[in-house]
Amino acid sequence: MTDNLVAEGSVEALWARAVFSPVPVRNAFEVTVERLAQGIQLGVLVGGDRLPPERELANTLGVSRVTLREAIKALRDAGLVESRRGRGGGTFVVAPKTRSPRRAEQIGRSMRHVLDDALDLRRIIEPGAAALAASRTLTAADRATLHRCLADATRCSPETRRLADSRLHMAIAAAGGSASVTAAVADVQLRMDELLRAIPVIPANIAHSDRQHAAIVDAILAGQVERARVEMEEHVDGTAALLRGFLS
Amino acid sequence: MTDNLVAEGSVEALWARAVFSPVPVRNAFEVTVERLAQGIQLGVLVGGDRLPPERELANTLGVSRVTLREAIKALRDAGLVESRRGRGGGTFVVAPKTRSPRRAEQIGRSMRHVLDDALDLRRIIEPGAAALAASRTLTAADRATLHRCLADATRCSPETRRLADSRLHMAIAAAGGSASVTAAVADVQLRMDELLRAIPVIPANIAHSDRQHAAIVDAILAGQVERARVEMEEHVDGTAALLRGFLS
DNA sequence: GGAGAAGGTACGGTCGGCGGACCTTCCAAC
DNA sequence: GTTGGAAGGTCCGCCGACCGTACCTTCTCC
Repeated sequence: MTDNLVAEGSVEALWARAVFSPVPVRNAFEVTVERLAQGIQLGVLVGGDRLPPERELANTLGVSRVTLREAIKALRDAGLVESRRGRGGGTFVVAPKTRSPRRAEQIGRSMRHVLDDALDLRRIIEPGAAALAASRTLTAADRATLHRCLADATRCSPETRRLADSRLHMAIAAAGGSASVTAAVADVQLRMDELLRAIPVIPANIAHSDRQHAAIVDAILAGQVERARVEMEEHVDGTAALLRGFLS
Repeated sequence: MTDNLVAEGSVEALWARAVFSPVPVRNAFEVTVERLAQGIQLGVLVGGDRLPPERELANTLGVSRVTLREAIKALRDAGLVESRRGRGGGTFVVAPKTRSPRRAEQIGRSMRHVLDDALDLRRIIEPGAAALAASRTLTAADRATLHRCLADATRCSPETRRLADSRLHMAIAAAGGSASVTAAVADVQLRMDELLRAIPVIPANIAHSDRQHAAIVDAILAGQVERARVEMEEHVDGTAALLRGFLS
């Protein structure tokens, strides 16, 4: 019975690691920064949006105003938001003029297994989310939102393309009506956001991606469950191939 | 631009809630308890298993020994583990003789949307995980693990059935080789564990479930990706129908 | 019957986070 | 143009969680 906790096969290895690995203890400051940063990164908060007043937002998020202010300061230092004082002031989301693209080859190479892991999850979550959305009877507002996000993702400048893409994928996920599924899609989007930003923008790829986006939304609006899944699967596979190729 | 953050459509509602909801600030104690409890609940740690010595485990988990001891005390109070002193002592996982089944109708009725939400996610994750596993070339050890878990889930007493079921689903997820996917499956399993325990045990359902389990594992071992997905989908749908019917 | 490996206990220090009061800025209505 | 109010900016004291460390107690195995 000795060492019954030591992993041998890969299945056992994953199990053991799931229990016997450092617990992610994150303080209120970190979580708050992450929340807001993710909202901006995913396009839930867009340039020009004003955050609620500090006192109110602190209450909403369940943290003290001091902590929230520290978080906002961190975002301000990162150039994601800016604050104005006085009446009519507030904290505003900065439009992402030029985010630093970063060196992604290093990231990709050193953390290749992390990438593969994220891609595996994405290939499950996103097609599933698309199929779920297609299975729903959408409200007119939701259909409009999907149309708008699709249009935004198609006709937008190269700089804002990544953001519009995120918004579209998030809109598809949210159209499914499940908070958990939406959160899962947000998770995979965030994990790959950095890498996707680093991919060189090739017109042919963009056009192809646009066509796939249109096909996905079309399938969802038509209520074609399986087609929505397949189209999204192809789209995700295409992106994955691009990433793997670019980072290999 | 006023109230541009207030949700109108359901898509916008989900987006807003994703950012403007209380941040889950969890201290080391809570996370540690959860970790170990989940390990036991999912069957990663089975009755009789001995946890590593406190000093070592504290180091592994990245928390102080005091905190770890508080967590262990909580688990002991909950009857999940027991500790023995002296040389050769340690903390041991208690075999789940009879866990209290609880009143699930109340839970189910008051949190119906939570259930639906979890089921939506599960219907995406678990079939996806099965398909992923089927797409892999499994090692002999992993194939053996799957066989063993399937056998355990089929031939087991009614009390331990829930645990063996969890183990099987986790094994299938882990066979995919992706830590993220495994974690996602663990998540959905945990969310429904309580409810699934509350379902009355009907022999016909068990037999049906066993057949489905066998079919899923068979498809995975045969490398039949689509069949693995479909079989798991049917299995999950069956469980969902059972839950919804029982809790309606 | 002792050595040693384990759990059990106690103490003081550090630091993150909170509540609340207060100051400063600046728009807008009067 | 003055003033009120709504916002961000600052400060301080308190509490509790968490940690490191040392030490005690129990029990098994040699």
